[in-house]
Amino acid sequence: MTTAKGAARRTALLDAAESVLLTGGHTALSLRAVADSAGVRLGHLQYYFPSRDSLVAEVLARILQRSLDRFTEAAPAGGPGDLVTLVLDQHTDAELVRVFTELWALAARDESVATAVRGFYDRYAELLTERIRGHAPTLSADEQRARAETFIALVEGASLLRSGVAGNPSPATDEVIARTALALLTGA
Amino acid sequence: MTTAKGAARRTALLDAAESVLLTGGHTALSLRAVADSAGVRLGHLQYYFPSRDSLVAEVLARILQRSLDRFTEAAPAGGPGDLVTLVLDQHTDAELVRVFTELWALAARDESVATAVRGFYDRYAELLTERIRGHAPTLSADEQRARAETFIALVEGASLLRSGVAGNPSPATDEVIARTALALLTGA
DNA sequence: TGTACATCAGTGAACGCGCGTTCACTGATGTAC
DNA sequence: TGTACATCAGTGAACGCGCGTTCACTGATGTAC
Repeated sequence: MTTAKGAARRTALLDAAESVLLTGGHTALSLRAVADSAGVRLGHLQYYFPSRDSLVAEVLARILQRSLDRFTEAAPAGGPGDLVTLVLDQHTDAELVRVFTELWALAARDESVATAVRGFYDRYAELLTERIRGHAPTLSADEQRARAETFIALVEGASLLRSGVAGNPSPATDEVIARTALALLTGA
Repeated sequence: MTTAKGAARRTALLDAAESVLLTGGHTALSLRAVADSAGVRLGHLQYYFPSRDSLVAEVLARILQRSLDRFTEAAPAGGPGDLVTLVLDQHTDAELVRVFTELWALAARDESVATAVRGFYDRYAELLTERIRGHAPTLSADEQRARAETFIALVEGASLLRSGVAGNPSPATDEVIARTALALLTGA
């Protein structure tokens, strides 16, 4: 049984790992870098996370769960326009965009990461589908789900643009993206 | 001056590097793996590409240029619907989607890669803007460019979904994506 | 309240491995006279 | 046509480095009697 001190240290190590991932990307996510960042010896990190995979899996799960929580907490309030604003604001957060770019890259190489990421997007699409059902109840269930997935494709693609990987953000583009996203949500 | 034999070998080495990138992803793109794949000794690969960076840069440039060429050659024929079909078909090609996922990941970590990728998307957006100008000449130049960038965001995001990283493809979603992309092109 | 012991927390050194890079070298091919 | 020489093509071994993992170890803390 792990003590309170152990649990706190564990959390601190996950924080450190996430910080390393954000600062240096997934290629910098080595056990030594995490241990250094946490002010702990390599061997000690291994005491909490016996393998690199176990550390990566937990960091990942935390990031995805937090992102989903943020969405479910904030989403109920307001109309579809507020939801679009909320989602696009999240995708403007450079740190978050960076994390997701890293997640895609990790997922492309690691099947267990891919499974976790797929699960996240599936749940995300489900939540969006429920919202769309509220705004456009006459659409078929298939169409509602398809719009949810298209919405996700659009905002994730937009985050690529904004992240500087695939372009540069511009107010005019933001406006067209928001308008298109809104149309997908409301069934227009 | 490089001989014909040298030029052929150089091309063969770039082919091998691209094959390694496709098969094993960017983490597998080591000089030893490329040399093995090409049936050449490590030292000899280094003779043509003195550093890993120089190899990566050329592989990258080739991929991006080829993708752009394919677009510019095929794009002139047909109406906006044909263009949408063409682009979405390219993004259904699992290999190509894989390459681009890898490119984003590389770009996220390597500034020179990021510059090349940004240049590609800039040129891509420019070509699309010209097309949109043809279909919707009454829109402002800003709006035309914004629509081009939104189009790119949508199809790149869609390729994430299709690649299995962010979900699974479905005919209904494909249809909504195509419809949304078409609306962006034609100014509807 | 004390003591014995198990478990938890943390250290430190070493391992084998794959990596990019360097470098001295040899054989093949082109070129100038 | 022959020869000398520069350049091109290709080999092979070694380097230092950072990586994940293993393992024997010590000190701190909780718990049973």
